[in-house]
Amino acid sequence: MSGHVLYLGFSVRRDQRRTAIVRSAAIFSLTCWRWGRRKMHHVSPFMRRVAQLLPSSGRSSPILDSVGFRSTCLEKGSEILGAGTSVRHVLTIGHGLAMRYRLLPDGSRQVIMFLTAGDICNPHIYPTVIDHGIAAVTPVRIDRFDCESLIGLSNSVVGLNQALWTLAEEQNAIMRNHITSLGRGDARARVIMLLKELSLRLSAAAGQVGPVFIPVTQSLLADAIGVTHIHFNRIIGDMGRRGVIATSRGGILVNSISMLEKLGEDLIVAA
Amino acid sequence: MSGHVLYLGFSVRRDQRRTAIVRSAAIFSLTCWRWGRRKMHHVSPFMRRVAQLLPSSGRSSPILDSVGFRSTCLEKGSEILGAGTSVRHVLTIGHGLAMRYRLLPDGSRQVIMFLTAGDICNPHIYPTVIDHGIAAVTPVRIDRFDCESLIGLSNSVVGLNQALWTLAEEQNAIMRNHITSLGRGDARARVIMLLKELSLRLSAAAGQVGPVFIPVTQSLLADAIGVTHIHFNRIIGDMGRRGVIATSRGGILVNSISMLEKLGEDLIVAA
DNA sequence: CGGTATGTTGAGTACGCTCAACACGAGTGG
DNA sequence: CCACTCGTGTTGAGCGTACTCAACATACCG
Repeated sequence: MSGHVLYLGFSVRRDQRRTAIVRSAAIFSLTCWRWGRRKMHHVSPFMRRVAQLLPSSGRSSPILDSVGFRSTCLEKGSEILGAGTSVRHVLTIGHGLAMRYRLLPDGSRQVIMFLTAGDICNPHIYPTVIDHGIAAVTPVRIDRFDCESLIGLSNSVVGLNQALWTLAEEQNAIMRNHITSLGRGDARARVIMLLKELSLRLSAAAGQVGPVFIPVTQSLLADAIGVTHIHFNRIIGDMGRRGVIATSRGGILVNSISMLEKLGEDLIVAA
Repeated sequence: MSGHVLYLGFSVRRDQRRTAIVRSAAIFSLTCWRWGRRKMHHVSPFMRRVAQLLPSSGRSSPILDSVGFRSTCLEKGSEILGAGTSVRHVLTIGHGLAMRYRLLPDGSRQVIMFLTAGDICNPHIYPTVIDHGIAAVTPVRIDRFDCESLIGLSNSVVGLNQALWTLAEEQNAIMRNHITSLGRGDARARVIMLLKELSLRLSAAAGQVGPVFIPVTQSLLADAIGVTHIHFNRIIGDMGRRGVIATSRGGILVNSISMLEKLGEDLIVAA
């Protein structure tokens, strides 16, 4: 499965051995990994979310569904968009979990935000260069649209442009939350906020209730909130003992979001 | 000047006395503070920046300049947009310095980002509600446009929509830098990054070279990078002794941006 | 001239980092 | 099949940065 693999970055763990975290993936040449039983032309989660924001709310717009896109499946760890890459396509998450991140000169990594199904990878639908990388956290399906098609559509379909702005604003809100979490709040508060945000987004995407599994390694989560994976582990170890979450290899299971929220409120009261 | 003043928030200083930081301002009723010698209908910095991003680059577009807007001047500390406010106008910074911020339940404050002349306060040109406050850091002139006018214009003027997206992406890039700065890097690195970013933006706006004065109190700057104003003071005290900056009441003078950058690089090497 | 907003300095404390090891599962190749 | 490696999770001990509390100094404003 992994023939010629390019090592682009290294994780923060200085366990004397450095570990590759991002593999370059020939995104345009990979054949599509099996995807359920659906053939082609399933509806992209991105378009579904856009349609919900249109004035003719609720019902899916046949015009939007007719827009062509190509799905590509990537294994965990592959690079979706590299920093400095100029893009001529609009990449959206079809399935799975990805992240925006930056690699620093000292070798450490900052996860800027996580992207779930329906999120757009580009900053907008126009061709640009981005200043950060995007990589697959889990196996990911990318739904790739054509810039020109979307631009044309945004000029003709009423409300589409506004819908796109609203979607972008959702990501901005997440970033603002992230800044607030990093700036104020100690490590425990950051962990709680991150887990809460992720579990809410994941459960909303899946349309489920009850326990949510977050398929992200502790190292990655720690890199998002700016603590060491060691300290992160200690914190969630404590939370696990209280039954709020359960740890397992490769992810964290959030038993109850409401308990998580209660824990966060208790933190504020204690302070 | 301050008759009935509404206290909306408190600074972080727990000097036993809490200090009001944000005063509500009747933005729509204030008469315009004197603004140089220009009468009315100067060109808004916002429109100037938009025009530079248009395909017909360089020259100012007469169509854009003809768009009507109203300027309002606010004193330092006044609230420009409150959290949860629904906006029917597009507010842009005409002159001065503002900030996006959040107040937390424990009374502390996180400055999300600073806004300089030409920056847009709204997330986009469509009516929305915002999840954070915007307040004037220095005396500020607000150039207020009509949502409808801009929306109409973005449909007719080619490239305008893309220009707006590009502008928004600039702010996003700043936020990503902020996240990276907060997540990685110790207090000193954060101070250097913040000062560098602000001085670069301010000097670019003024079109000057040489020393840049950042008219922001240490408490505010500290609230931006998530350190106490005490620790912030110690750090810039050290930097002042090295001649990189000079402190004065109500602001910081950055003597040389290149020295600042050098200091930042030395930090990385040392680590 | 007080009152308020800022800036500055000192001392003690604690949270989170560093270094160091070990445990364990999954994948790989002999 | 087992040995081996790599990624990941987990735990312990010591240390340093940044916080807290407390004071004082200075500038601005009515």
